[in-house]
Amino acid sequence: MASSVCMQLTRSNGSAPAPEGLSKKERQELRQKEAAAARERAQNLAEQVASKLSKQGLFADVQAQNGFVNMYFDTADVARRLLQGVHATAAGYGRGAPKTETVMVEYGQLNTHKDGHVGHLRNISLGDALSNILTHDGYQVLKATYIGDIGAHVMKWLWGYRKWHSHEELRADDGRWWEGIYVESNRAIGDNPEYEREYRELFAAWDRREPEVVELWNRTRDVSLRYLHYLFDQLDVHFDVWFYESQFEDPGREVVRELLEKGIAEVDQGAPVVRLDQKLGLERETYRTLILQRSDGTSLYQTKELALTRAKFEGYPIARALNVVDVRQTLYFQQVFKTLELLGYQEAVKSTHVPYEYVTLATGAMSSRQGNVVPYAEFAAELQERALATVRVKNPSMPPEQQERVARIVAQGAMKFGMLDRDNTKLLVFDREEALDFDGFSAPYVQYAHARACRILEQGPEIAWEELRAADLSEVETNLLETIGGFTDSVERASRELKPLHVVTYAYNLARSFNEFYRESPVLRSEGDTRNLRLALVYASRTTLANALGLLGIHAPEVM
RNA sequence: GUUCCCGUAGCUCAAUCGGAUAGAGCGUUGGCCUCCGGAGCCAAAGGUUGGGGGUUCGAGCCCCUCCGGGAACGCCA
Repeated sequence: MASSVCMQLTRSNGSAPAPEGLSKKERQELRQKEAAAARERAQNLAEQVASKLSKQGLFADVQAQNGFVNMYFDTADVARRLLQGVHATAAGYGRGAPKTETVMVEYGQLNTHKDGHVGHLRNISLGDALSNILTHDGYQVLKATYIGDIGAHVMKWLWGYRKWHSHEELRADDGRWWEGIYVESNRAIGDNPEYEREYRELFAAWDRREPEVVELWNRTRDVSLRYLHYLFDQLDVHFDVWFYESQFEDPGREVVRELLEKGIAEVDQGAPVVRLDQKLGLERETYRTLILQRSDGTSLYQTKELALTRAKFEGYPIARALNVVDVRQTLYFQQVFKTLELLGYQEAVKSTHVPYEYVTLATGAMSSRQGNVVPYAEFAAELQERALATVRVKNPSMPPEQQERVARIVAQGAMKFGMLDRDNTKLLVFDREEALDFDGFSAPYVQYAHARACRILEQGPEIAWEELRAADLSEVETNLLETIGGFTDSVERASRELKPLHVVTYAYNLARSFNEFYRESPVLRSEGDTRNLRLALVYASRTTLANALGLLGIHAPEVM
């Protein structure tokens, strides 16, 4: 910080306006001269600051380098306090100051009557990690999901089921069965006007709440929901709040009525719409027009979203609501929030869309309508198989049940890590081989460092926490210590920027620092203060690795 | 047509408020198990940060422009 002050101070000194009439080359030379002079003045100032600071004795060392002032703390003192701090807080290490606000994070918006696929996986991994990170940073967090249990896809499914599959038993453990019927129906309806008409009729019957249709919907929905619960359980993702689209059809219509009454919405070609740009008096097209309902009166996704956005704030004491939804819905969310604002619901401003780029295949975008998705279950099974094979090679003497357990932890970790290891703004082209790679920048790498640390602590003596002495730390040890100390900042940044990636790279860097230390600094074969200190470093590493992985929704195995 | 996102090593990606010599993984080449578990460690090679202007003491990051890729934009979710 002090360094940038030095650089800025140099500005107010020498820079007289450049004389007129110089050639480009002359101007460039002049600039270079001035820049060099500025660097010199900065270094000069840095030296003066360094010399003053070093006399105060607050720091172990102060140096002026390249116009920056570098201040060094007393390593032994910092090390002792940091390590004792990690020990004292343990699972709470890295926590931010408690905050009063409650944040609701909505993610994992799966549909009933369909399967989950790897595209959903990125959403779920992101939302869950984000929730954990916000919690660790000190917020109260409500994890919420919003299940698509109604709408066109459900009606198409019901139509196809009734037509061709009604004799089959409903399957709570097989997402592909549900997906299959949907894809089949969707295709059939698209190809055949007669089917299309039947499907429309079914949709209308649903809207009239005809008992037979409601019963069929209820029955199939229940079983499909059991499957979704199973899916989330597999991922160790658990929600505090479950919203369902079907709950918001009527409240949605209510909002539409209100919008029409207040003259915010108008009817165009039979459908109620909000001409947002016009209402807001915007010259350039920005929010465009939001259609509120189909012209046949059936509700659209946005009909329900309007009501849901309100319901969150009316039903829960939250200060903010985050919607983790892929980037293609950006305009849509802006429209919904603006519409509510026009209605006078100020809460709309506290709703935030957290966009991320979606998962695509090398061959193009995934779409369940076209049936070219990588089903979650298939991918998970493949990972599990690969992980199990590896565990058997690495740990042949381990009991089979434990091998299975470890493989599950490794496979799930690799899966989530792979979904979180790039910025939200980056498209993820799904690559099987890459996803199945357990080396390098991956969850197993971090998990392995954790398992190594556990092994040492298991075999070593108790740590004498009151007698930590950290004299003569090596470069690798100092580096490890600094990395451990940076955890809180990394959590805070991830929370502030809503980017779990920061915790991912942190976890990896910590594992790397630990592995370097592991190679260079024998723990169990050292003695006295050195061993005690190294044990404390191992303890702090293990704790922090486990905490960081935990925030990502990834288990930290003690053996693997 | 309007708007948004991406472009960094052969490939996949990092880089804190604009800050010091742009870092990792994979792949390639060469090393390290009598030693806490080799899913590991060390080293080498690999860069005009898509091109060109500009702002700044300082730009991968900000502004303008061009090129390339992707997306959204009235009855899908």
